[in-house]
Amino acid sequence: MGRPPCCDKIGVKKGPWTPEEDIMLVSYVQEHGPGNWRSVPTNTGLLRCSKSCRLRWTNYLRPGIKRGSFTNQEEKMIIHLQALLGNRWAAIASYLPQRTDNDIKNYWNTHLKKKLKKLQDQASPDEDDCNHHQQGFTTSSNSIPKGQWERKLQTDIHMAKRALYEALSLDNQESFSNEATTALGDGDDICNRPPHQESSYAWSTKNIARLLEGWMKSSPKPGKTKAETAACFSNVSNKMAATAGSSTSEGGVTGVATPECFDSLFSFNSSSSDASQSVSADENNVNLTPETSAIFQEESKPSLESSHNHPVPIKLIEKWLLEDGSAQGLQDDYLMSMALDEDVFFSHHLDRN
DNA sequence: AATCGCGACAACCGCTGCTGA
DNA sequence: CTCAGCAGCGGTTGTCGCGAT
Repeated sequence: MGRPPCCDKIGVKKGPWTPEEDIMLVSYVQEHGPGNWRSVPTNTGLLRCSKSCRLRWTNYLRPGIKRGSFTNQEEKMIIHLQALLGNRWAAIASYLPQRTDNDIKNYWNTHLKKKLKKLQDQASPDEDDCNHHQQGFTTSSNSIPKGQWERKLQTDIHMAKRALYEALSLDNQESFSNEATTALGDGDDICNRPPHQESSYAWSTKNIARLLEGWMKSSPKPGKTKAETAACFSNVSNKMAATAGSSTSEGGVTGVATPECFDSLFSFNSSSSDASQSVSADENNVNLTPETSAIFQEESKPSLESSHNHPVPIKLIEKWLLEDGSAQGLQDDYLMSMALDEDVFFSHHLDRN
């Protein structure tokens, strides 16, 4: 009988999203929460199909997304998890809360695949340290001694966890002042930073700020709306950059005199990330609606975020880390036992998602 | 300076699975 | 139980930027 298309192809815009569209979408999601994507185009006036809106949100606009280079630990995790789970990018992404499945997929296809192929070419099948990666990479094959790479996998995951934990502990003592170095476009530093320092707020705003700046440069288009929006963008970009780059004494960003058209965006970004940490909205001077707050608490992945604006979240992050550690311990156990019974591991992991 | 090739990434497409009527 | 509607997922494509020639 054939499914009808998800949207009317006629009059549906395709291609890259403009900052205006992003703002419309973000504003809408702020107000109504993510979900019910079908109604988003009609309610927002966006000439996009619902799918496109959802994708844009989940892959780009959603708070808590980390962009930029992948760290070595992330890389390792991806390689291991890909070996374990195959091309189940969503499942893999659930282990890297700040990365989207699309991001991981792209990174795999553009970087890791080649890297592993290179390693494969260099290494002889029996001795190379990374060989197990390749073995898993090809088909999750069982042709290698499972105990060997299973132990390696366990070690790597523990190392990643330990590094993260130590980084958090360290950062606790440093009052999160390093955020000052995370100015726009400093992707090269990313590998050298502990993951938690890339707060979702900063990244989210930086994403948009960068996008807006790019738009400002590339498309000074005529028209009243655009001109007005451009003024907003310019102002906001600066504020966003300042916020992302400033030290952490400010309790929030909603107090900043932002253009009206961005008030929601600002409050949304700061509050949603905080909301995901179950921090009182009043505490941070945010104006997220209870519904939206609840929605984001549910919607957000457990992420290491919003640590730079408030001392409380880091405790929560630690709590999450430690609590999840117990859960994570389960995961690790499963990772360990995976080689013995991949199905059990897999079903467990899927259940957790 | 111009052109070409390649890499990176955002976005699209089609399929699958879930859910509610 | 069936089916329509929807969200999510993975593969693929299109576009842009950058370096090499």
